[in-house]
Amino acid sequence: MTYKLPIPQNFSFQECLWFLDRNYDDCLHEVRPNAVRKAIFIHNEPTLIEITESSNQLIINVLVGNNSEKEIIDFVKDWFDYNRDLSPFYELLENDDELKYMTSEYAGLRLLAIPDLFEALCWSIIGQQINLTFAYKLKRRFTEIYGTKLNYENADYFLFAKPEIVANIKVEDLLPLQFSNRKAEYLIEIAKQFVSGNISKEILSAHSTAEAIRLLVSVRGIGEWTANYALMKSLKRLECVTYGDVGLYNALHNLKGFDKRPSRETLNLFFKNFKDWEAYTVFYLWRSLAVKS
DNA sequence: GGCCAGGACTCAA
DNA sequence: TTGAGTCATGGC
Repeated sequence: MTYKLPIPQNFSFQECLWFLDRNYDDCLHEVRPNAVRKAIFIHNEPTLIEITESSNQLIINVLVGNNSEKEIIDFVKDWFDYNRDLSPFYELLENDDELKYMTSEYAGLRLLAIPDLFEALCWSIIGQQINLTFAYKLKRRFTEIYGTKLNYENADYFLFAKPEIVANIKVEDLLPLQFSNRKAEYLIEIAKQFVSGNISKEILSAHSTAEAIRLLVSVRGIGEWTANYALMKSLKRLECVTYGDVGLYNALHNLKGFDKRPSRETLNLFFKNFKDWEAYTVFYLWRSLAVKS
């Protein structure tokens, strides 16, 4: 089955593809020349889709699994932030001497989402205070054991583990995968919060961003950075700023000459110029850290 | 070998 | 409420 979407204004499939790759080994999607494959649950059925670009259209091929058109289209739109009109953001960028280059250099880059909130939270915890190369390794080891596997043409594709599975893991089980005690504890605790129904995407969606952050931070292992990251990547709360983010600080240091650890005041003053587009600004600043090879 | 990595927790003052 | 110490391990 094949579905098609017209490519909108300020949308670059290639830029998105490049960000999805960034020379990291992400086990939850596979970037190929002019294409990306990803396994997702559609009506709870593992489904493999492949997205390519052709004559100003996104082509979505369902390789294995459930063909439900609406769910698949909705997922792709959510993943690529397809429905967003970026022109207001680009106007803000144009007003910033050091960042205006981004409107052409990164033109059409979309905030690539992590639609699954549980995955977004786990991923941010896995990535806490370690380098990204190692973080992707941890995610792969974890997913290959506790996630769902889908086989297509002799290749394996993985879906992230479900909370019901993770809630029953023991800390000792994760130590051989080189998780620290704390990371293991945090992941299992968050899974339990999902299983018990204390946290879900639906619940957070019903809260303001400030309230959602408060709720998330009350869980052990979720700090301000993680809460903002998850809300930005999963719920598309564009006013979120990943305070404390080393990557963000490095980018601002490089481009704006800010301190390596800028004060909150400095940050807020900067982000005031990007009101309602803070998360996009963070995302583009992350983009600036990666060197195109 | 030393410092850093897309942090969070703990505990003292 | 703020600051220093701790956690843990790979990458460069």
